[in-house]
Amino acid sequence: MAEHTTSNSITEKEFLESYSDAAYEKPSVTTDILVLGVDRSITNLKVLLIKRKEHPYLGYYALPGGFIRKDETAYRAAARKLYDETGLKDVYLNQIYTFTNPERDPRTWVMSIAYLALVGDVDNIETRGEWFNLCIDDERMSLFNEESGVEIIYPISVQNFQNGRIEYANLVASDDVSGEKLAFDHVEIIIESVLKLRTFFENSDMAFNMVPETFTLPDLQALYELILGKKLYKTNFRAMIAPKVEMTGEKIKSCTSNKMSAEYRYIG
Amino acid sequence: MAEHTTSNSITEKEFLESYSDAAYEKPSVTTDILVLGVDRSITNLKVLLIKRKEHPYLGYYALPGGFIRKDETAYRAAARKLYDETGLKDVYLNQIYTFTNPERDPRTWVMSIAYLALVGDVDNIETRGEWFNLCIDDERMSLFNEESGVEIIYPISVQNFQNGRIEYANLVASDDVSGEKLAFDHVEIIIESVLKLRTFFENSDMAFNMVPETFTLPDLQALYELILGKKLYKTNFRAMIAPKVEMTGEKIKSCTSNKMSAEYRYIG
DNA sequence: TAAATAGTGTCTGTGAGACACTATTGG
DNA sequence: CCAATAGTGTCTCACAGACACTATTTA
Repeated sequence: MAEHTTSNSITEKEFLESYSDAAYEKPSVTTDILVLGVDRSITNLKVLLIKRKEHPYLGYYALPGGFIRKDETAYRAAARKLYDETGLKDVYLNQIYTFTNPERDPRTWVMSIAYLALVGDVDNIETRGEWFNLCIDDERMSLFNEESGVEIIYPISVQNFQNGRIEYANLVASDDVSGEKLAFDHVEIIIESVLKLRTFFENSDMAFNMVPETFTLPDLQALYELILGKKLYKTNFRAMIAPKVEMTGEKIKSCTSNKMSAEYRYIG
Repeated sequence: MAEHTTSNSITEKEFLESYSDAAYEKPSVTTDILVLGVDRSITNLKVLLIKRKEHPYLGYYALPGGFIRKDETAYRAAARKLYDETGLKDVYLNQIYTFTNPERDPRTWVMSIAYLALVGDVDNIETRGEWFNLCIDDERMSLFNEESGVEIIYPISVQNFQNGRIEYANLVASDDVSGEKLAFDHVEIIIESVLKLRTFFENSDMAFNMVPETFTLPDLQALYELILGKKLYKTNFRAMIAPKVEMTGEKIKSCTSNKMSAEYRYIG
């Protein structure tokens, strides 16, 4: 590494030509992608998991993801792995956090750059992988697959930590789980990402990545309520949304009920 | 990598014992730390830069930082390098973003996990490295060292990009700089970090990492105004701050003026 | 036609923004 | 004593929270 280069009398060009990093141990770096969607009736948050077919964690459920190549950014790698492993493309994709605990992979030293992907109605998208209903509250994180009945539950506790002069609270999943588990530290990635999503969701236009091109306001409100985990008042919600949408003039059926409702589209 | 392991008839233990990642090319991973402080009179934001003594970018100014070791987290590495290179310890330190452009280091494939560190009055702290005044607006990012007179200026432009269905605006520094430059992509790290700081600052208690144990409200307000880049109304500011502080009963001199003012302390 | 949901009008409380005023301090 | 800054009182306005009501749709 540069720190150990003592001869400064060579030019940068000469330095680069003679540079070798072979002597230094390096980590593998992967991306893991949390894909969040909703069901047809916008009553459940859905997470896309893949059952691992290889060691380590053979047979465990894991987030899609994989190793980053030398010629691509982490973002590109996330998009590529997402497409390769699930078939999804052209979706909202954003870096969340980089997990670097040296013990997080039993094989060797592996870091993971976590990404969040947002999609809409999962019954309308063709993907490989299995969709799990996700619930997170202060006491537990639960994943449930309706077809297979597989259920993964982690108890959650609040942990305080100090950073500089300030104390922060963090939700931490306990590894003391009796039933099915997730691979690696993917519980942490899910929890971190969903908390971050909740923080930003209200003051961003993220929601429009999770509804079709046109949608009804009752549906959009149901989406907000699902992700924020609280009821919203219709009038206030509509006032907040108004400047971001326009009516198409048509009426379509809501997903959340069976009634006709005005159709809207996003106008940035 | 796991994807290429086809034999699932072995146990995980056997797999791990036989696992070798030597065949796969791996990136080096560093941390870079943006250390932000203020001057005595709370009129300038200060950034700690180090003049590089090695190739590449020999003689260029760079953020403190360095390679992550196999036995530590990125956070630990950031804290260690910060101490080794500047002497700073026990400061607020938080992960900001991971930069992964394969071209960002001329030597080879190097990713960087960027951290933000907050300190207080830089004239009161003993550090190695040089403190630069930082200004960021929509048109430029400028760094200026008062002692040496060194000035580093990058023009900034707004770039729009699409993520999913939503369009976002990003501040991007142009590399078209005549004078002194920063090493690597450290301009980007500075811009990203400061924008992130501004976003969170108002709704967090971060500010209390940048004032002494006890402080005056005029000083605290000056800090908020400096970082947010706008004037605040005294009454409203004090109402916002009130639940987070308590008076000590003493009176001390403000840094921002020469007048006596009530002394407060942070109470979480 | 009744139950349920879509959609609108409007009251209220909170808090940021704004300004004016008094009190204290340093030169 | 005067200029500057510390500190307080209070008005306004925007907006989220809350509730009540009408209109439409489905069963």
